[in-house]
Order: sequence, then structure tokens, then C-alpha cells
Amino acid sequence: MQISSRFTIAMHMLACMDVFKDEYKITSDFLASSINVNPVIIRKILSQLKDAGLIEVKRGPGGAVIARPLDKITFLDVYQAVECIEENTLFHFHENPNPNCPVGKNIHCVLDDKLLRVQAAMEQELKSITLADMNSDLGKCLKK
Amino acid sequence: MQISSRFTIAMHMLACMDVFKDEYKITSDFLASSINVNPVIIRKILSQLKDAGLIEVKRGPGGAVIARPLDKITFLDVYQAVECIEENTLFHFHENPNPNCPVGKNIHCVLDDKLLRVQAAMEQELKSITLADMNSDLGKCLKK
DNA sequence: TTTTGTTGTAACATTTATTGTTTCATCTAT
DNA sequence: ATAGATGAAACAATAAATGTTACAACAAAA
Repeated sequence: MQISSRFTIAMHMLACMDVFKDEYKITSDFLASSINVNPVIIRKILSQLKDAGLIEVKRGPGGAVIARPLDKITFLDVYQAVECIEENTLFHFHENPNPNCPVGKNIHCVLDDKLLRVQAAMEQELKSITLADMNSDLGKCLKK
Repeated sequence: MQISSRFTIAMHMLACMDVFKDEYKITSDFLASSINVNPVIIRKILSQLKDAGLIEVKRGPGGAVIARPLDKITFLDVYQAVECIEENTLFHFHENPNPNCPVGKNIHCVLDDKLLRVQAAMEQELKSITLADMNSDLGKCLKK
């Protein structure tokens, strides 16, 4: 199973918010047309990013801006803002292993810590990349 | 979004196949009762593990056995056997970024390599853990 | 103060993947 | 042959993501 497109959409939104911040007012319609999804999807994700303190959204006049320096927002910040997974549950565990079976009774005991290591490795890598990295690469692309 | 329970089910199956290999014939019904899911689910995963060369399944008499030494089967082997994701697509990318927008046109260019790094970090960790690790821990649990 | 453009949100439809179930053909050791 | 399995098809049920419509709430500007 894949990680939902909310994450790449959020990244795309943040990229736009930075690149176009001086040229355009960043509305949900504006973002929706670059990303090619329904504006309501955008607004939901705007809400999530706002709740996480990554952006500010103006109600009446409209428009969203990034709330922190780009190098202070990591991929992990964005991932956790939009991916509504509870802590430590990247892997979906089967619900009812048989407690009367020696293996069933202990399977959590032997797997949980290892699954956690895998999740931690992924999050560590997400944490090592910032919006500044993304947008400096984007700047290079745009110059060509 | 979470990684499907097929992975933890497969792990549970392999743990049983090792622990009970001398005591019982490992049928899909036997595994199903330890894991508490429908035997057909088990058979589908048995098929996937067989296709990946990790186990052997006998048709007439029934019964499944692990095909390689436990320390030669990594978590990544199992993950890739049961998780039917195409290569390099842990992250679901939104399908139609607007090619007429400078950001939409380049978003793949700036994100793909970074998403790949994250996926690689996760797979690297999955690769570093083997069934032998899991089952030696399981042995310790069973002794208590 | 009304208008305008926007966000916030609810409600619902659609799509997709997972998970569960029934059924039966097929296989192979006995 | 029979019995106990697996393999596989068909389908139902569930859950999550994604898409859409509609409208209330808001704040700036006319």
C-alpha cells in the first residue's frame, strides 16, 4: 500500500507558495489549478498544514503563506501534518492473533520493535530533507 | 496510509512455519487459526511467498516449509513478496500536475529523487533484519 | 453597509484496495 | 478411488482516499 498523495500534493502546494509568493495571491483555486485537483482537497490540506503551524491562511481576503524559514521545515514535518497515522503505526498489524498459540501470543513482542526500527529509519530520512533543499533544486530547474 | 497487514501476516506465517515445523503439518488451516484470518487469505500469501522463492508448498499432501536458511531471508524479501507495489513507488504521486505551470512542470524533477532516498532508507533497514533475528527473539519469548 | 472573493465545513458520491467468504476444480499421497 | 490439501475464481463487505456540490462564515474593499 502506498503513502497517500496528500503528501506530494502538500509538497507541491508549499513549493508554489514559495515560488509565487510575490507574483500571485495564493488561493486554493490557484493551487488547485497547478496541482490539478479539486480546490476542496487543497483546502483540507491547507487546514492540516495550518494546524501543524507550517503555514498561515487568511480567511476573508484569502491567501496562504509559509510561516517559517524554508530550512526550518522538514519533509517529516509535512508528512506528519498530512498523514493522519497514529504514532508508530506505519505497518498495519493483523488485529487478532490467536492468544492460545505460542506464536500468536508472542508475535507482537518479537515484531513491534523491528517494525519501529524501519519506521524510524524512514522518518530519520524524511527529517534530513527540508523545503529549502527542494526549492533550491526547483530554482535550478526554473532557470533552464 | 498504512502498509497492509499482509506483511505482518506473512511474518507470522513464517514464524509458525519454523517453530512448528517438526510438530505439525503446516497447512493453511493451521496457520489461519494462529493468525485468526480466513484460510484463503493465507493461501494467497502462501502463493506470493512461494513465487518469491521463500517457501515451498506441497499440493497433494499439503504443508509449507521455508526454502532457505532463516538468516538468508530478510524482512525486505518478505515485504517485496507480499506488497504488490511497483518498484520505487512507496509514495503515491498526484497524477496530473499542470504542465503549463512552472512548478507543476518541474515538481517530479525536484521530488522524485528525494522520495526515492526515503524509500531506500526504509528498504535498507528492512534488509538489515532477517527471519533469524525474529525467531531467535521468539525463542527467548517461548522459554519464559 | 453591501458586495465580493475567499476559506471552512458538511454531506455525499465515486473510486480503489484490502479483507473476507463461498465454492469448486485440481493435485497427490495413501 | 479416496481423502485432505492447495489453487483459483467470483463475489461481498469494508475502509480509506479522492472528488464534488453546496453553503455558511469571514474580512477587506467598494
